[in-house]
Amino acid sequence: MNVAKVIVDVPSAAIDQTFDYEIPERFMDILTPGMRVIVPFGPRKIMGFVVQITDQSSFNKLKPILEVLDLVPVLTEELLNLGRWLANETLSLSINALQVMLPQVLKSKYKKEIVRSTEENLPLELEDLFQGRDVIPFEEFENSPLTYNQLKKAVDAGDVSIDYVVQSRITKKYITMVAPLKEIHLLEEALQDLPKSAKKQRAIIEYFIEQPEEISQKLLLSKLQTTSSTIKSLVEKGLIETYRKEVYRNPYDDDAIERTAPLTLNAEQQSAIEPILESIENEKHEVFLLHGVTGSGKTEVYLQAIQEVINKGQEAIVLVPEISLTPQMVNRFKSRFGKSVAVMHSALSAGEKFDEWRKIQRREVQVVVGARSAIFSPFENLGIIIIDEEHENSYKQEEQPRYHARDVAIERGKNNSIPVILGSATPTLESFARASKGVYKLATLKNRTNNKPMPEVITVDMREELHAGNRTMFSRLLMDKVRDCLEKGEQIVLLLNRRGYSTFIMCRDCGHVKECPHCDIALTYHKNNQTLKCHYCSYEELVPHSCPECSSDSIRYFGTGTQRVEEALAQIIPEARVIRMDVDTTRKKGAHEKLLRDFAEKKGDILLGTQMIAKGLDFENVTLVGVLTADSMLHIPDFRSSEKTFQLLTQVSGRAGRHELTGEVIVQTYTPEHYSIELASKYNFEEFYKKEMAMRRAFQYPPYYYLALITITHPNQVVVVQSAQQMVKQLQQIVQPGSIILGPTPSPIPRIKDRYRYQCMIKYKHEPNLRKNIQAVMNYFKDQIQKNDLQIIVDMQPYQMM
DNA sequence: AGCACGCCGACT
DNA sequence: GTCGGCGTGCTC
Repeated sequence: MNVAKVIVDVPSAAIDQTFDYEIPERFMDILTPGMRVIVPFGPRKIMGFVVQITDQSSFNKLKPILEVLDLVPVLTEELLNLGRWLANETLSLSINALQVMLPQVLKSKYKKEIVRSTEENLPLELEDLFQGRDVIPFEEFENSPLTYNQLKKAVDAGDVSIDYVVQSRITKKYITMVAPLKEIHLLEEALQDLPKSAKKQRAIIEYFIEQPEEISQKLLLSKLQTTSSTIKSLVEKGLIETYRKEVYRNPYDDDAIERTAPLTLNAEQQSAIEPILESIENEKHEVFLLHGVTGSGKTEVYLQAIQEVINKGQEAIVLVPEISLTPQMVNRFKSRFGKSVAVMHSALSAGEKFDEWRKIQRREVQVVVGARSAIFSPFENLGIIIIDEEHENSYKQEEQPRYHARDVAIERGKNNSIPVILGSATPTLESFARASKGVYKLATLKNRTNNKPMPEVITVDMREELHAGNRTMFSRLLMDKVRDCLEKGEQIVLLLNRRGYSTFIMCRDCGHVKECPHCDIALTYHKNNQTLKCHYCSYEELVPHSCPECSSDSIRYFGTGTQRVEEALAQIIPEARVIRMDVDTTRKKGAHEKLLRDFAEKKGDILLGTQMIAKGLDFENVTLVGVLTADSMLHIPDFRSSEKTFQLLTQVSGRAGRHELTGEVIVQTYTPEHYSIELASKYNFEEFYKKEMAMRRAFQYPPYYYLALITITHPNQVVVVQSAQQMVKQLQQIVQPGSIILGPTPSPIPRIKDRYRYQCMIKYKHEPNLRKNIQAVMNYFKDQIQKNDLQIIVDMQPYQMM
């Protein structure tokens, strides 16, 4: 058992396999699968994951593992298997599948250094480079006038060597602790021996005689008004000791949160939770779709199911969309389960994320509330997985490995024989279809816990407004209602449902829009430093004073849309205080929370924003919700556009009248007859589901067909087109007769980072060997990928057609 | 990916 | 000769 099979940290298809290494004697006892190691790989040293330990290898000469980075495996056995499944399922590299399960700080960084290995004098130029140091970064050589040959000579002569260093970035936080080393009576004796002049030393010993427990050095010093030199002399006398103790950064002040007791469930909630509890009890894997209107108390069902799991000594994962991972949401879990909760989301610093992750790894918590990647929490005794707002597209990762957290949850659910709960007021058609077929168990919560009806939705036909001579973006009805609200001192949420939320500049004379020179996309205008930036590459330039095309100096700045609405509002109702939330105003860390807090504290009358204000917000004083352009999303070329519109309208309507006050919703649209708008205004999910399913069937989209999107990129457009055509030809040979292949067509953004992009789509119902076959096709392009810089990206079940 | 090696043309 | 540029093949 001295051979380790290792997945090395080299993200390349050619390296996507295990490599065998010898386990040196000194690591034999401690090395376990799931640990990270440093191994020699060609001339370098790199990090790798041990995935298996065996006693034989088909290679006769193995290199030894150089270092073991972990004492406890960072990946459990279950996660290692899950990684294999994930790589296979999403057609991604094993190394990517494993890395995605860990916090960023556990990723290794690599450095190349030149090490002096002789005391003898080096050639003058080299001495110049070292400047008395023994080790220098390799880049210093590259920036020097020295040639590779000169370096090579020195290496060959054994004067210097090149070292490849793996830097692990673990950032544990420590504090220094002080504790007595001797029994109390010995301390008392020592106190006698201390000279009278050593006042401070005596004070410390006296302190420990009173309280012989460890204390942080910082606290002790401030209590006794002394310095670390006093402690040092006592340490030297062997009376006390100091040591570093690891502490966690705590982004949430747990102690400040008031605990809550379980609420009594109403009849609906009760009948929803019963089968879930049964499934927990019987350790049976089942998927539950909890379809509950906004305010129907889904969270309380989650909380009580989790309580049951904790009582059984098991653990729970709760996924929530990034955007709704607000303090409001987190507090609900913290206040029920206190310190047993870890929180994982992108607003935490890398160090904080690592700390939360380690709490899970060390079984110090039983519950994780987090965004997408929390699905990989290294629990070993999972009892339930909950995905709230199941329909949110933030659960789909848009980079390798392109996984959907829902699929991973169900896979972990199967592996652990535990229930998975998908909750939503507006489930995806995929999930609802499965629930209708009995694949998932459906539980429905039709009533709000406060027994208030959902707010009334009034649709306003903006075409009629236009006919009546109202050219503003606000209907007369909406303005009347807004004024009403303001008079009563109630608050308003205005949603601008618009894509392309970023700002750009355009020439007023010739209409020229400044695009990125490397990508086919408009540059984004950043006001603070007067620059234009590209969102897809790092390109940046100063805002031009005149149009580069026609030299006109009248350049128009297109605001976020919300900005323009804000200006228009200020003209019509100058007395209203508007809080604007969009990409611009929330770019800074914590800005999101601050704006919401301001609104909650009634520092604003109107909360104006994009998509981001539609979710999870709960303000008791909001009685009016206005949707300015309900149909803007309907016209984008995405087969889910109706579904997304329906979801958004339903979600945002739920923001009004959640408490005592009755709410109202005004939806402005140019197509009031569109079924997604009409049915959303009646909260009629079932009917919407039927209509939309008919559309999906007619146009051969999910859930009737599965999709696989293959994107091909290359710096040369001709090469891309040719390869994409070849790709389609290849695919046609591997798919079943009923499957459809579309394309090749240019991608929605036809060029990113100087690479042209073409795509093709496979629509299929039953392709048991699709992954294997696509893999084979990729293999056909192997040479072009390796030698000709061709890139092929596969996205199984894509959400964005980019 | 990222490295070494080897071949080649260009240049002190 | 010496330097650097690029294509090729390999990493247990």
